[in-house]
Amino acid sequence: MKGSVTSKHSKQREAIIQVLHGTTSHPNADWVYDKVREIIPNISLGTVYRNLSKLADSNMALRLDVGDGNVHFDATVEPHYHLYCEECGCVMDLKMPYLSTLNTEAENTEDIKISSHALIFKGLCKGCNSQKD
Amino acid sequence: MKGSVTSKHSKQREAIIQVLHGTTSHPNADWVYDKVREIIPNISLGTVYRNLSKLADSNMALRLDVGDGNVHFDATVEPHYHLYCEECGCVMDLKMPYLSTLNTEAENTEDIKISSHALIFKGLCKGCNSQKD
DNA sequence: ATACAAAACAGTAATAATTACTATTATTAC
DNA sequence: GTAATAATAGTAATTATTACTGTTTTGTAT
Repeated sequence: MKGSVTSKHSKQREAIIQVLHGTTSHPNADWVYDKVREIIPNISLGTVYRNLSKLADSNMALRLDVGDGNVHFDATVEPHYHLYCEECGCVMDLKMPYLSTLNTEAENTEDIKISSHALIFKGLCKGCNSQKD
Repeated sequence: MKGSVTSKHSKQREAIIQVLHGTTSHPNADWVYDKVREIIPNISLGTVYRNLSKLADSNMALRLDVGDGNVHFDATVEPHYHLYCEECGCVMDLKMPYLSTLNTEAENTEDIKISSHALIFKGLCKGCNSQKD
């Protein structure tokens, strides 16, 4: 009984979790759909969307909006930052430490309450950057 | 002759710019469409999309992705941060200073090149926060 | 084991945001 | 004024996502 919402086990959800944990590519629903069909060929795209959404809502995955018009998912739920490569479109996690001070810094400037923040860097990933040398 | 791409003046674009500068609400294309129709009733939605996109590409407006599935536009092009209110869904500019140091900080952790960053806070806006007291 | 209720599913239809297309109109350079 | 072309209105098409429906699975209690 984890979480307050009742939920039942399904092999489809297991497969989706497995696919999500098996990549660092921050995929969108369609990519997960393609991969998970290698495990369960007749899985429905709706099932993928529903489960990814459910995982994100229960903090077992992160929804990620990098500004390319797609919703990406990340199995790493610990707060961290991302780089969106403007050359190849990939998304990578950054090793940079998480700055929890930013929240209080923002709160000090106005009468607002901050619960979290998302920081996305844009530039060139390792591969694309080394090609520029 | 501003910019390298040839462009011709149009009253539709003028009206769109006027609407965008007349608000701090970070509207999406549909909201701009509604407002600009008060000036040019038969303007086409496609024209609004095309011009907003053109303005963003020529740095006369910012495309903003706050994670609610809509693309918002901001006439303020100077780098600054945003709050997305999880209660009412509004987007507001923050007075918090821009931290250009973050870019070099990120670059120091890996072999990457950063050109910019987007920082979006989530929480409660002024109005929604004061109601909680 | 069996039966029941709730959750999840596959498959499909519907929606919403955005882009593409086409024939016409407006703007700029000459 | 005329020619070249950018921009437009209106519509069709596309894409990502959500909603719906009848069926299957799962967890629980008998």
